Amino acid sequence: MNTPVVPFGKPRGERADAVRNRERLLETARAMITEHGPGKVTMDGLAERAELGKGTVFRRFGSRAGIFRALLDDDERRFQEQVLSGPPPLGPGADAEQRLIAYGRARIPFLLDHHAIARAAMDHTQPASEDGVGMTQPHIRMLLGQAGLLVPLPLLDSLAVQLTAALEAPLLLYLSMDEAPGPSGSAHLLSESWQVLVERVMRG
Amino acid sequence: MNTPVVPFGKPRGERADAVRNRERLLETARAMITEHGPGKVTMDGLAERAELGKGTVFRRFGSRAGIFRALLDDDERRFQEQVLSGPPPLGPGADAEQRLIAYGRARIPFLLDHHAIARAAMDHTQPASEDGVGMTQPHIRMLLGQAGLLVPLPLLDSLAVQLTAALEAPLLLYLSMDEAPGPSGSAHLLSESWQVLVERVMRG
DNA sequence: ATGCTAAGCGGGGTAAAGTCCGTTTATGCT
DNA sequence: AGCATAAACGGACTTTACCCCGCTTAGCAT
Repeated sequence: MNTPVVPFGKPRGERADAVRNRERLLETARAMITEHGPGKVTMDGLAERAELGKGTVFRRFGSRAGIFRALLDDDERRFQEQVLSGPPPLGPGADAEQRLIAYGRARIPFLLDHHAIARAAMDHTQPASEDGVGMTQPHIRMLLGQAGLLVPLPLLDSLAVQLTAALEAPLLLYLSMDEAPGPSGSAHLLSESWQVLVERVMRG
Repeated sequence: MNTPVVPFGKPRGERADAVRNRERLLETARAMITEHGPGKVTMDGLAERAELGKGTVFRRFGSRAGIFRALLDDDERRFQEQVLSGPPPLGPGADAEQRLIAYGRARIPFLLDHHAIARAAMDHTQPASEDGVGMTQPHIRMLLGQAGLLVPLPLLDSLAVQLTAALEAPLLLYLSMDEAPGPSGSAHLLSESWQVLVERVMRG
């Protein structure tokens, strides 16, 4: 008759030392990234600087890419909150077209800010499902569904895939990324053409 | 007064043994890929099986990704010929919209066939300009230009980038890729939604 | 033919990702 | 407190991409 409170409260919570070490590793990784860039973050170096074993690093994050994914997750979650419950047109309340445009306009600077880490978080040894498919595709799919496009249903899925690619892939793999921000930068152009893309897809 | 023929004929052509070894390496790589998949092709294994030194492999191809790029180049060139001088609507002769649609419908099965090698050919240690940006983006850009869209000129560039991403990225990074071909496969769906995408972008 | 030279060759060496398994320790129970 | 146990830890080990540099050889000129 024990464990009276919390009937199913995680029977085996994460151990305290594990939590401490994970945070320490993330903090150390962030420091190494701001000092020398993501390319210089090695598993050995990270473990040594955090004064932990290499085995621990892999236990926590699974792979090198996993570290960067974990680093992104924080900011990604904040971004997602804006989308799910922030003010319109990014959050709910605007119509689907406006939300799609707003999503791209917010997402592009986000990826621009994080593109070094986001690139490092890609793991092309895995098929592709595991890594950061993320929230963009489901969100776009949902908005396409709400818009009532005059296309067969299964096409909505592949349209969502392709629009996701149009939005994210340029910053992940096609662009060199070495320019100052500004209205002439490619970020601004991509935002503009994203809007054109969305407007034309929605008004078929 | 010698070298009478060929005034500027490549003063230093590729050496015969180098040519022989390159072809031998490509052949061996192809064999290893069909036997065990691209993931199992290691530089040591390739060198040993081709009975050459590891240094030779790197001299010829620069990196692991370089091998797969070289392997793709053959087929890529054949594909490009169809686009540049084949029959319409893929080749010249049809209007821009028809050519864009035809390009995607031809490109998707091509990438599907080669996706294992294409993925292996991506090198995400380099910024992104070096590797396979390829011919798709310029071709799409050209067709967009011909179509006379009612958008500011610089937007044509970023639209081309985004349409390229919409066409190629799904097969390079978002799709898991383990299904039988057929009208229900994602290849067919992607072709259909590519057509929708193009039609709506062109008819603004 | 023969010698010169630049290109090609080869394999040992380094660095970094990822694995394994014996050791240590936090946590819950008595 | 003392114990049992599952989880966490750590670092040696393996694998693989990529570098380096002395040796060999093709291609050319005499």
